[in-house]
Amino acid sequence: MSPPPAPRKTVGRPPRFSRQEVVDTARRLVDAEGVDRLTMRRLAAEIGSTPMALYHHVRNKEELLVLLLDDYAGRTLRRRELPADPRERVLAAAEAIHRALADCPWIVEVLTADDLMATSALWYVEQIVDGLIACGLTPEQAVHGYRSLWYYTAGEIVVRATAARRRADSDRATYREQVFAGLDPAELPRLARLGARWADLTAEDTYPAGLRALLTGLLARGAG
Amino acid sequence: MSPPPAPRKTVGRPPRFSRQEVVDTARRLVDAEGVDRLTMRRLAAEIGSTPMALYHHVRNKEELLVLLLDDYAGRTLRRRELPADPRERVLAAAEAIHRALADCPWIVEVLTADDLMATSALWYVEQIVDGLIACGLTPEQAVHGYRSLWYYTAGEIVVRATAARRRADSDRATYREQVFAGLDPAELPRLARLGARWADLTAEDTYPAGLRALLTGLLARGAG
DNA sequence: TACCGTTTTTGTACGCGTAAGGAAACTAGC
DNA sequence: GCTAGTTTCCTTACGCGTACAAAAACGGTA
Repeated sequence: MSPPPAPRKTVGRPPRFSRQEVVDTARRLVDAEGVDRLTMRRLAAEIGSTPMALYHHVRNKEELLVLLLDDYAGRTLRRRELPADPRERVLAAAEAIHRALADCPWIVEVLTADDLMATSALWYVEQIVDGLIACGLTPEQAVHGYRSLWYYTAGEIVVRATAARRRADSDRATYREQVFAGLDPAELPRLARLGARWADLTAEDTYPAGLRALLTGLLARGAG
Repeated sequence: MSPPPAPRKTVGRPPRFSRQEVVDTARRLVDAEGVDRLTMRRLAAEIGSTPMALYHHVRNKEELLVLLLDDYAGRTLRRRELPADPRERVLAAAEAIHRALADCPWIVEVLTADDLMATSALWYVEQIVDGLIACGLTPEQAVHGYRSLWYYTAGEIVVRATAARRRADSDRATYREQVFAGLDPAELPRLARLGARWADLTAEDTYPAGLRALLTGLLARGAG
């Protein structure tokens, strides 16, 4: 189509498509048909190639998903105004990350990365670490604090998403109700008394509250 | 081999093996050869049957893994002496759960359950909820608090395990170091200054510290 | 031109989880 | 004994991720 823009500068067979093309096509596919339909064969067909050709641009499917997540985060996590108060800034940054990731339904398969943040959402990480330091933590404590916030956030998303998925294709909720209904009040009095309310209580969104609690504890610990 | 011990009381073709046998055999297989080698075909061969026969005892492979995890938790999470002081009791119970699960290397594939605890480790959940109430929280706050502790714990395990797995079969750490080495100090001063120390800092085990911080915050919030 | 080293693509093949439907093994009623 | 009903098991087949090896497409040299 386009004329060779410059004399080739690399040796070897020229690639028919780029890694970015792979990611972009994968994103289109996921957006259009859902993450289940993203298979290496389907993606190759969409690109007009063969499955194994993809593997020269991407180590394996997991890496593709990580790239996809990075791409998504890079587009979604645009820098916003954050509060000036350091504590509020930490909260806002963590909640921004959480919101962006929770809105990404196919996230769970990838969201077990400890270094996801290292590629595109680093600015938010910076805000969190800086905010913690501004609150009186040492840099070491701040990094550890960030890790704790990340554990909490990732755990919330993964647990909640998986629960939703399981609920979708089985009667697991019913099963849990049965378990809670059959509890022995003598042995597990608190849980037995809570009984049916457990399902409702655990269905509530307590991410912000827990986040604040964790942060409070982190700061108290740093000060103490 | 053995004579029919009693006239059959159920209608239909008698099963050649039980669900418990499936779980037990799967456990043996996992213990002996690792979770990667646990495939439906291999398991069926071990039992002396066919893959599809398993599906009448187990909905799918994920359910098998959940059963396996329950089985494991039921054997590992024996009730121990816990401290009398409620705050210490909560910490000890959470740490017991964390320790048991973190020692179970194949956990990650399943550890995205929000209702794992509902089958075998309920006693610990009871201890946590009860301890939180004893610390002054309402039952509702206690349940929410337990959820937060669970998010944090599950997140820590999943993130850490996946990081270890990725580190095992790739040079992802190197990649992360490159990212951190190339940071612009003007834009991300905190992270740039931390630089190489990031890897060391995030490698430390901060689970107990974060757990205490979270608990502190939960109790402060409940009291305030 | 012919060849070489390099990089990318392709073809083939394996084991995987599991959907679908038929076969097999039992009990209950006749 | 015979059938009908019920439960469990097996056969076949599909699409999946991807290992492995051969082929193809280039730039560089002779």
